[in-house]
Amino acid sequence: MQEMPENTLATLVQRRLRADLLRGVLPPGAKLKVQALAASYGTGPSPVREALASLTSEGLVERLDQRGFRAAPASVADFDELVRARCWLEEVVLRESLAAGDQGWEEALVLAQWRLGRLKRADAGWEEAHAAFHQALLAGCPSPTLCGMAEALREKAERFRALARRVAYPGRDVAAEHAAIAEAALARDVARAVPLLQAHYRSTASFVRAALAEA
Amino acid sequence: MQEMPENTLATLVQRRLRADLLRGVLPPGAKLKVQALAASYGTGPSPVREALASLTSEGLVERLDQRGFRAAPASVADFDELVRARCWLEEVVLRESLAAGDQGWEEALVLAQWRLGRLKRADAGWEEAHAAFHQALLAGCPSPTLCGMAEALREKAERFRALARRVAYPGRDVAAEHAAIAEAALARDVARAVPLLQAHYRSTASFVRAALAEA
DNA sequence: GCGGCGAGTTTTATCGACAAAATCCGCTTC
DNA sequence: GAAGCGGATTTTGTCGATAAAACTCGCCGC
Repeated sequence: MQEMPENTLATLVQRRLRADLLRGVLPPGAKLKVQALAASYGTGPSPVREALASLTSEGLVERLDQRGFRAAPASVADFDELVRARCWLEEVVLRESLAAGDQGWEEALVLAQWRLGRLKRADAGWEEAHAAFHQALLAGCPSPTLCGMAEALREKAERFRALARRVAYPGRDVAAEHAAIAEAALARDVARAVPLLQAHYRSTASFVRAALAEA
Repeated sequence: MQEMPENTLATLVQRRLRADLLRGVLPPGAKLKVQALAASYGTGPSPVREALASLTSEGLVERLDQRGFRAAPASVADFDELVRARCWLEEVVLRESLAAGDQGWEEALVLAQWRLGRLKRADAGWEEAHAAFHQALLAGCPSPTLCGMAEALREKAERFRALARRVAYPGRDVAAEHAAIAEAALARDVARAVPLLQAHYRSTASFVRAALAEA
């Protein structure tokens, strides 16, 4: 075979495929032909097929029995539903994160916010820092299950943001929103932090929705 | 090949595998050897492998890169975490179900409760009726995403209940609990329905936990 | 007696081949 | 000109084979 340094080819392909889906390289509804993907990733069909089956369970790929796989559709209605679900889910996850977060959680959050604050939205690494900030915010929640669900929704939201290319947020201070959220979270003020976080998501959503609709 | 009536073999195997995992036929931690499963389901290795990859994303199967697949572990701690996550998640799903459920939702809930009430726990079909009741309770929630998450957790909870074989609930009137939950839900009384539902889960959990620990 | 080494066996992960669908495309017909 | 039919082509889903790991287990030295 080949050298396989502790990682199986199928998981590797799955990672790359997911990245390509989240970054919009594979647009919604696109037919995902196994042979083409296999050629593009330099493997046989089997690992691709396995990866597609996994991503189907994750909701990023759709399977039409006997007609192959397609990138999951991404309508504006889907996006609205996603944002609503995210607000409702993270309401409880954030609440429990504030209730249970220890000192390590606080410090990780401060660090994530500081790292994010040093970058402008156009900078390389901003996406990663932004994801890390929101992850750190919820990381105090003692339920890996709920944290995992929140992460899955965040990934899907990032997909929509990537699909709405070059979306701008005129007249908005995103950094200040993040700072306010972090401040309320560190003060363990659920009644303030939760609405701030939801408003943050809904504000982003309105811009993304507009960019999606015109595209 | 063979006749394949609109359903692909891989999805069929996935369904059967999931059922076997949920019913405890494949116990937690069991090695899932591809060839053995393929023989048992009368197929080649490819569909089995696809099904296992899917179930890995669902969290019912664990993949150890280069060492194959295993049925997901199911410790008492895992169960406790699951119950906690379920209570938190369904708190918001039930709230939104009560907020948005229409007349069709009400009628489906009444019907599901009546069907469940006609059966004793030992009767055939009770499991299905019970699952249908809890599904109907939450079905008013306008977010398919959240409903799907709740369903995934319910399936995992049923797995634990199946693993704790012959669990009994002495001194408990489960039917009355269901009736009280349905009554509060139909009255759109969130403040009453949510704690009742959570108490219902936690009560079941304490019996299941005891049965798991002694086994 | 016990830990480690090594040949033999089992299992995994991947590939290439092949039959059954589905899809495409041009031709006929109304 | 549009609808419908039928054959060629693509694509899917599945199988069996195969190389490389992992695992087993007995043997040997200490």
